Amino acid sequence: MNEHLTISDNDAIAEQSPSAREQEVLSVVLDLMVEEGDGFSMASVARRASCSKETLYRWYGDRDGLLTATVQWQASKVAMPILDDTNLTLSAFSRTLRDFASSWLTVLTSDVSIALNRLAVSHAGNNKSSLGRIVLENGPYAMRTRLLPIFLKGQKAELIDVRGDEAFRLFFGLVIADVQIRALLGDEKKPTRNEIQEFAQKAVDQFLSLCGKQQNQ
Amino acid sequence: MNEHLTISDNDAIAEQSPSAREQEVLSVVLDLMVEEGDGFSMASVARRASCSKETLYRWYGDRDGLLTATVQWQASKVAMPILDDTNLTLSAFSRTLRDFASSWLTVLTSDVSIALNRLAVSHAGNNKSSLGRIVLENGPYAMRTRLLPIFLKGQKAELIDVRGDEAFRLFFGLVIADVQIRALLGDEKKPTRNEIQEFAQKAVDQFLSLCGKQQNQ
DNA sequence: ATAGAACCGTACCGTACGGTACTGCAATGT
DNA sequence: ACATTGCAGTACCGTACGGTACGGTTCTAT
Repeated sequence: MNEHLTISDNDAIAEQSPSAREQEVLSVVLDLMVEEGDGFSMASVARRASCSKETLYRWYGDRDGLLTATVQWQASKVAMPILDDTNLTLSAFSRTLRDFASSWLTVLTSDVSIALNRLAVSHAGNNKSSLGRIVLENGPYAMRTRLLPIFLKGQKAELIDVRGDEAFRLFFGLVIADVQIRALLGDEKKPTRNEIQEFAQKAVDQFLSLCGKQQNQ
Repeated sequence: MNEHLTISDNDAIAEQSPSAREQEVLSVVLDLMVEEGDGFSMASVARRASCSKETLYRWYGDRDGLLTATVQWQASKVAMPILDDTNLTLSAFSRTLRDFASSWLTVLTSDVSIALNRLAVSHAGNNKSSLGRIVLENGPYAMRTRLLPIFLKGQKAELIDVRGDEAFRLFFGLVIADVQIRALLGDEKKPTRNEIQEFAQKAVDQFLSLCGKQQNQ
């Protein structure tokens, strides 16, 4: 956890970005998560990261702390793709949504995301270990937070007409559908790059068709 | 595993329905799954089911066998709701879909289903233990198998126009959306009975609006 | 009535892993 | 040069759990 008890800035805001060495460790954890799921041991982390278990425990307190730090680090890496809001044309709006959907699907079907979500799901059962909450906040909730302003702009430009909540739920369903749960359950048949493109395009078309202002409703 | 090595009908087809005593055991496992997730021990099962660990191992081989038997038993309990296909009106078709969606959402948000899916998701990571596959087959795949003939009838009656695959994906997305993954990640805010009704109705309306023959497309 | 199987309860074993303690080394600051 | 500090590496400890063994009891079949 935060900068190794340097005399200067302890407590403070916490949540500092991890040092290079720490990132090595967290990266190892991420790899092991992908390879072995939740089953990896602290010893295996120490071995592969060439550090001592004692160091792991000094930095992260316990296993759960290490997992939490890893999850938060990974979450912090997903950049917030800001949308330029000057262009209000339907085609630009549609393109933005399509790119977002495509990127979303790509992330969700990546090995790291699958491993992370599996971990969070299994830890959400056992109380303790706020991993589920963290992934929830950095997954669905974060996507919601990113999408709502986009929808709002679309609404302002009279391109769509729908309440924010419903817009998110609808968009989520159309884009993700059964892709994520199937991936989590180990379905080998993951969508290809092309299929993701098609899914994204189709989902956006359907989204606009359902709550767009152009024709129906 | 199957009838305790009675001299008569061993091997045969396997997969016999469990005896009353076995169902007691499996029911205990289900309860423990809901309470403690994957963390429960074989000893706790034996204790609560008032049986010996030795019996558990004789019947199910190992822990994974017990989990598998439990999952399969639970899956076998979900009845296949057959649709009467004489009525081909749009309203009857819509009502059938709505009831299906509503029932689906209710099941997915139940404690047992959440616990079961959590278990399957976490075991899908660790190789071994075909639990993920089993839940996949009895979850999404089974739903698909049940829905496809319904869609086909709707298509025959010229109520909808869409390929079966796409119809399922679309229907799944519109109905489930982010409900399941949020539940799996431990989101406390589960939809109420009323919200489920609304979700189901709205999803069916959207589904028919998107691929129905009445107006657009 | 009696043999045999199933089974409960419990004690037991091996192992794996989370967490701690200790030793030595290497870097840093004075 | 020397003390201090952080860390790698390893040995160690306690515990929890999967799996097995065994004694005693109940049920079943002949």
